[in-house]
Amino acid sequence: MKQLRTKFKLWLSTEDAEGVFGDGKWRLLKKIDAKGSLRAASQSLHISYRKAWGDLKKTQQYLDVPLVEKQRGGIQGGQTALTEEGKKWVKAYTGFRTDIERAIEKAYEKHIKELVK
Amino acid sequence: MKQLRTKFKLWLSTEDAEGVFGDGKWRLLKKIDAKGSLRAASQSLHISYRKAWGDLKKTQQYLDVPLVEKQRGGIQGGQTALTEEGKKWVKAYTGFRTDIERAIEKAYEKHIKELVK
DNA sequence: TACCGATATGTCGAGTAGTGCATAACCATA
DNA sequence: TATGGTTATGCACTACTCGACATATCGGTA
Repeated sequence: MKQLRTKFKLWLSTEDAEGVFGDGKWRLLKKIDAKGSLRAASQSLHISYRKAWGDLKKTQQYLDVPLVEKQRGGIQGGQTALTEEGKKWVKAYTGFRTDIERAIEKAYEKHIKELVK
Repeated sequence: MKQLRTKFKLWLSTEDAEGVFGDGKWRLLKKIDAKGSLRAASQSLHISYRKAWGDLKKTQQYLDVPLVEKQRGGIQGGQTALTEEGKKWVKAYTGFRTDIERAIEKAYEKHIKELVK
């Protein structure tokens, strides 16, 4: 039998919207924090600006929390930065995700591994 | 803020094939065990027979383990039953998934909950 | 005031996963 | 040998997501 790897997707939903926060949005926010703009972040993540912008809008809309502060114009054309709230979310989700990643690893060892060898 | 719920998808992949086993296939196998035929299982799960059949084929092909035993013809037209190996997989994956479900619950309480209130 | 680069947003087309439909093959029993 | 219900499999259509384009807007700075 070929080597197996575990994969997972993780996200948060509200009643009326799927995927208001998740791995993709988390990566995007982290990258915005590192790069200082939505455009630079999207390029760095190899996703279209269109998608990054849409994702951000959806998250803010349904989560109803100001995660980023955006500015248009200026010498650099504009910028996007995380708010304090945004940073908290990134940190919290990082911990959340890490815990789960570890749990998956453990569960694999416990339940699946012996089946595969 | 609206109430949040965690969602996740879980699956196993090999080097050359994504999703050789996962929640969908797990549900399918369980249902096959309960119903005794692929057709009845697919109907019960509200997925097309076409998809169920394709999923099963893919899993067997890439996992390279006989999970089910299928028969055509006969008074009932045919039947599909889990092999011992198949039952082991269902059992193992059930444990695997349950552990992870609990871990996600816990991690949510620990990291996200306080952020949401 | 002109410019430049980023934000803001609609639209259309490509890629993809899944459904429905059609058709064979199969075989225990009547 | 005819029947019926299931497995087996290709194909066309559909629904949905995402990316590529095309524009418009914004506002410090030169």
